[in-house]
Amino acid sequence: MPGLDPSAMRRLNTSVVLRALAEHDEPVTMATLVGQVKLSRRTVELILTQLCESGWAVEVTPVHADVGRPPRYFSFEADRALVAAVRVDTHAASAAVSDIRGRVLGRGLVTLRDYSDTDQVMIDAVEAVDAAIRESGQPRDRVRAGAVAAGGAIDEDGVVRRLINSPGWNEFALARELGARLGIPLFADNDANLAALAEHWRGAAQETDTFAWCIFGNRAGIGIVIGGVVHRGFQGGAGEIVEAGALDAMRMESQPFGLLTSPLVEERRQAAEWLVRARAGDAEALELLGEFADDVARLLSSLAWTIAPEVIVLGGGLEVAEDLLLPRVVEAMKQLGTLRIDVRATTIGADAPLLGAVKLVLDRMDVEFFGPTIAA
Amino acid sequence: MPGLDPSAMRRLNTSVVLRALAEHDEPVTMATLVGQVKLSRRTVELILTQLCESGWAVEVTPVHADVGRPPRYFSFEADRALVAAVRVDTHAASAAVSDIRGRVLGRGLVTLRDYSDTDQVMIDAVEAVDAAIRESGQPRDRVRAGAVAAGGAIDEDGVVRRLINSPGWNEFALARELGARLGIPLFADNDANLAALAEHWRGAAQETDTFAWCIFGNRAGIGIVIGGVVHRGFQGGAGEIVEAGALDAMRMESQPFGLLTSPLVEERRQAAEWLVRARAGDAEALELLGEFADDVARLLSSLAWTIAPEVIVLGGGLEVAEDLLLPRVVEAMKQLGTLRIDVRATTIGADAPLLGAVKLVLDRMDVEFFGPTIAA
DNA sequence: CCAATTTTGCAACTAAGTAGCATAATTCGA
DNA sequence: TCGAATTATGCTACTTAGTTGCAAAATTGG
Repeated sequence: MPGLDPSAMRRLNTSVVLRALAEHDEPVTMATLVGQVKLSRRTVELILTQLCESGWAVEVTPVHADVGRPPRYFSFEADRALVAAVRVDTHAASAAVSDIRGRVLGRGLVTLRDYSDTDQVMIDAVEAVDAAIRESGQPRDRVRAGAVAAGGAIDEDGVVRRLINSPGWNEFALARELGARLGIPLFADNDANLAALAEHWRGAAQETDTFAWCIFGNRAGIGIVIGGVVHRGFQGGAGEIVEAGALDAMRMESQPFGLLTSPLVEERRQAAEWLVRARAGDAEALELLGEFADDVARLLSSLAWTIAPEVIVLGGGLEVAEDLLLPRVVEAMKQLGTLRIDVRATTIGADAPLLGAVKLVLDRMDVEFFGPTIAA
Repeated sequence: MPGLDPSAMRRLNTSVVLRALAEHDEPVTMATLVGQVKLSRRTVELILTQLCESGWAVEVTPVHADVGRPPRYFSFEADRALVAAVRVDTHAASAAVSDIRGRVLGRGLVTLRDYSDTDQVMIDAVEAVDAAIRESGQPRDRVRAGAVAAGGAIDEDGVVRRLINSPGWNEFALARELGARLGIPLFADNDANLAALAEHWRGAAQETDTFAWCIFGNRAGIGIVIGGVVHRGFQGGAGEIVEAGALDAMRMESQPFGLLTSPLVEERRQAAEWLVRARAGDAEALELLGEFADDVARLLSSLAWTIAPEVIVLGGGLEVAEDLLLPRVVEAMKQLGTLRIDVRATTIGADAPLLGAVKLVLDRMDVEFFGPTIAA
């Protein structure tokens, strides 16, 4: 609620110019920015000079072949601040280092020695981040913040509140522990939530800001984005279908298509074989597929009447069965009288949770990096 | 994304001062405002002068009994702009006129001649608003905007997308129709959603901004507030339990406690009798109550794993059974292994949807009335 | 090499917030 | 009743930062 004095106005205008500059991948002239921010050229000039001094902008001198005095070109120094993203699943820790614009500069992958030992996992996760930083070729101290995607219900403090079959993870302060080891502020969220965020950012749900991302089968989870923001829910419980008893209905033992989402290559290969049989018209495979689609549709029905997402994105491995699964799920939802929600397959694939972690930390650090903005 | 020039800064500061002024019910001195907004006294003085000239503030001269020169007192002219709220249920149209601070100045109630005839309902609704304006004693042209709470799934354009058993209402452009008749911009939303908003504003859910409000029984619906904002969902479908098939499980025919939520006095009286029997320890009544609580718990379970609200508020008539119902619902949810969500009864009661409509229009008109603010 | 063109750099101006002091309007005690 | 103490006011001088506009600079093209 504080009012603005002239220096606060300058901070706001600096933020506006910096954000305008960051929108361009290529160097831009001052005139372009003036058109965008609706400030006078003089003001933009002064602010750009400051931004160059503080290192957020650099003046570049590209070849120019037009009549008239050549303009000065400026470009956004996107790698002046970097963020780290980590994903931990039951078998590996993967990491990415991204610049402030969201361009991934390096990656790392470490196979977990023991998922149940959180201490060991933290060591492996740090190693994955180190590898990513090495690959990026950037100095380590540029990494200013991070985010981690992991399984289970994760609350706003980054504590794993519930994760079935993994007692060692319960009440584990993931964000704090990993943040301390990396020496940066760290945010944490559920991997399905972050997959959804990634899909909104660069995937199959860019045009809507209220939708759900789902994985069903061997693993199961729902990520929810409402108003462009991940909806975590009380104690991170939103979309935590594993607690619903609803999964029991999915008859996992007899359901080979549930293995589409397995983290194990061998299991996915088995599921893929059933896909081949189904595509060839094999009666048993089609029967099982139909059952699977019915189960998925039933779960999506609950989503439809509670959250009513505009779009539902299927991911986590289900996308390889897109051609067979989508029409059957849509038909089954129709039979159930469910709201006609657009159901799609991911366009990002297995990378979604990690990419979503990048987006999460970029969102959380937005004001830190770019400064304040005007609402409405 | 536009930058700020000095006059934009002044607009922002005017907004800041106006909002600070509006927070006080009693007249305040300049010094108080200066402390709040962190602008110099001179600036506050100039802005207050402008606000007095434009009529948003008035200088008052209260009795003063302190040493020193008496300060000037200013008060916020809350009734310079008014809003209208309407609620339409199957039997009546109720209306309220509120000042910009949310104080209800007048009410109106018109018994519907024919709920199924939307044209007639519009006439009745306008009459209810007229009555409320008359009671308020305010000039009609001060009413600057309005909101209407109605049954069914209502989309962001204020169109009723689906309302079971009422074919005449389907695809009815409620907001546009009623807005045109009242001659003001009008917003519309589902009555359960608006009840939730009211509960967040002045009821049982003030301390949390992510929760659900529920009515189950004869009528049924769930209102969802996420991040302090009503979550409408695709085509207004969020919380539209009537479409879920889940209600079939509630065995309405044999369930007297479902009548707690009836709009008919006589039916509510019947249900109240069963409550008396249950409180007296009658076995049949307790059995039926247990069934009812189990059904409610099952529905709330779906909410728990999808949305995971921090709080669930029961309303719409269920509050009269609070003492009997709440412990049974909580226990049944525990049995289902559901997330431990705080379940409460409404503190607003039957007024909630109408009051929520007031809040909706105040929220939507916030920038219009008070001007822009700084984000983060 | 000069005209045409386009951008730049700077000086003069304006809007709006801040600082601080002399003054006005009270209460209280003698 | 009057003057001292107290507190808020009204105003002037000053600072910050955005705007306007013009002369100069740096190009291309004939």
